[in-house]
Amino acid sequence: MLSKKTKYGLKALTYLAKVEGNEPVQIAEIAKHENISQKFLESILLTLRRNGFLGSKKGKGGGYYLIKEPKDIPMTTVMRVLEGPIAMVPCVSLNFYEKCEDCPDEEECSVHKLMLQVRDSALDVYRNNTLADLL
Amino acid sequence: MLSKKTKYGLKALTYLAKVEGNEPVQIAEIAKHENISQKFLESILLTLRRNGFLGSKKGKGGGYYLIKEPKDIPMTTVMRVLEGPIAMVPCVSLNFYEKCEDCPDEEECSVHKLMLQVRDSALDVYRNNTLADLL
DNA sequence: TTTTACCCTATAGTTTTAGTAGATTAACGA
DNA sequence: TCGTTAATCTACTAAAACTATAGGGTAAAA
Repeated sequence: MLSKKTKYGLKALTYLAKVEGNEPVQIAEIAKHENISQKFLESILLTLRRNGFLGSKKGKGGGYYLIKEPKDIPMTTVMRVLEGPIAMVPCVSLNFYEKCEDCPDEEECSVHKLMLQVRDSALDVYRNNTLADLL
Repeated sequence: MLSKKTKYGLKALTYLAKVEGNEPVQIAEIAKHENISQKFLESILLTLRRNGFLGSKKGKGGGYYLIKEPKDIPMTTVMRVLEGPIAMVPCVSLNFYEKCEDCPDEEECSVHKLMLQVRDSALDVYRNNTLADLL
């Protein structure tokens, strides 16, 4: 299941990408428009900022805005920041690889074999979509 | 993340598929061989039986055995039983469709758009793999 | 009477999804 | 320049859901 964090994060990014002139947009406006708990969205936008997707401005007229062009924001990076590893099992993860303790031989593991294919197919989708493609 | 339930279930099915003559195999044997908590595996095998993948036999010489040929067990059905919907969001699920309450227009939703592609790519993998392909 | 699957319940642990309370910063008007 | 307001930032807490596992007893087959 996709977490609400990721879902909300994607919706917020999409919302910001549609803003004219890339003006700062307040959390409250996004939360209201997208039916998201404001405080929850607040923490999501914060992690998006910390990971280089958004800029922010405090005080009156402040808010969040995209720091890059939507076409330069691939879904791979967004998903990794919001949802975590794209692989469903650590032993097939490119960026977060971990060996399974219970599994003696990775090459012989049926789960490994299947999940490699799933990872590659998902990666293919995420690589072929930028934020601009979702508008 | 793939749940351990699914992971263990897949490993158990693979184990059973390799058994000569499709003789009943005891839970304890599978659990030991695959490093799985026996009690947990017990419940997993039970759901696999209830969903028509396995047969069982009680008493001495009893155990679980495959009810169909491995080549006739597509990963789509296994994954749906063990892991649940293949779609990451209910609004793009074929078998478990649900409308999002927060989302006014499905056609306009960026998450929907992306997750449709992810679902299709995953479905593609699962449809092209039977239990026999994992051996 | 032993061996095995079956069934129900409980529970510790983790993750998710928030909510609460306040600090910090920036703009603006008196 | 000072105070008010508007906004983000930070940390802590908490409820709820889910995951993984354990315990103990029942039923059936050999």
